[in-house]
Amino acid sequence: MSDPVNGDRPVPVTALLEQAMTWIRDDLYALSDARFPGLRMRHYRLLVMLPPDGERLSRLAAHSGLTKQALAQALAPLEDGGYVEVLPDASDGRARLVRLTDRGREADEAVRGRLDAVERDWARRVGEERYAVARGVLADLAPGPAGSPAAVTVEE
Amino acid sequence: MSDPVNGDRPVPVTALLEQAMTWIRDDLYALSDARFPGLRMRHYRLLVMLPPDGERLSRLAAHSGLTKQALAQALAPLEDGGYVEVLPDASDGRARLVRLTDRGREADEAVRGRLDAVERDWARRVGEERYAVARGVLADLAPGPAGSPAAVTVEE
DNA sequence: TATTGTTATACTCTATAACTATA
DNA sequence: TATAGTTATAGAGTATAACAATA
Repeated sequence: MSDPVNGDRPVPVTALLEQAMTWIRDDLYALSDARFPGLRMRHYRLLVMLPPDGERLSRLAAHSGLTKQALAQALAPLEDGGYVEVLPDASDGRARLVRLTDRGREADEAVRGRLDAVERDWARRVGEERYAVARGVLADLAPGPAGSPAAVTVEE
Repeated sequence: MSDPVNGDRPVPVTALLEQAMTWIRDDLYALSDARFPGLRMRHYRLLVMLPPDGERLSRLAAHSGLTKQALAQALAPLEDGGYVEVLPDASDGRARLVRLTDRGREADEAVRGRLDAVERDWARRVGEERYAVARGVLADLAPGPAGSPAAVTVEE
């Protein structure tokens, strides 16, 4: 099927990925409007990556791919909104621990619930098996936590 | 295999999609460094969506999801770099037509070539058949011209 | 009056640089 | 001296509002 823009060439994979992200973003922003005003994608990203016992700013920065400064800015609204608390680290006077509050956990669960709903809807539309393959492919492309994209020798 | 962040819960699909986009972006930015200095994702996005005969600013804005203002700003470096030319529309004195130049077509082809190389690499890593299914799923999620995305509602 | 495009301005997100406090 | 975090500032990307010219 050709469209006037791409002709007989394939639709760029970037367009497909970005379209999928756009739908998810719109969905999550409806969640923000309904229950968590002011939370944007970057906040949800952080909420779902905070471990139960909290984590240091530096480690969270490395883990998230943000600079410490960008992380601190993204974290401020989360702290103001009561989603996380930032505590001194007893083992190092310089360090601070970021930890989810109950409300933060609530938002975390809500986000995961919405993502799950979106994925179930997608699976219904394209077929459960096919969607499972697609998700598996994306997961296989992503190596470990700090993995590099070109890590071809990834063990499955 | 569980990680400390997600436990036994699935890795958020947003993380998978964003990771894939990040790899592609890094790849295309290497192309910018090598051959098309200054071009960013938004410019490539526009280059690959310009039809051969050119398009009006308004239509391109609607098509790209950008406001006319944002589009005009994104277009300026493309015009300065000689990738597109903006011409008056003979059929409407108000309108302007945006059209790819030869250099713009060159960049368009280069981008599509890189995307193709990335996809071939991915297919090799996860298996040709599996990758074909994954791409097909993403394409199927994108509905036709009048289609609407996964319309889901948020419970209050 | 509606539409095409422009000018002016502001907000979100992230980065680099320079700094303070603690190790 | 190196590390954890902060303050200040800048840039990319996109939006809204107000405007101009043409239909």
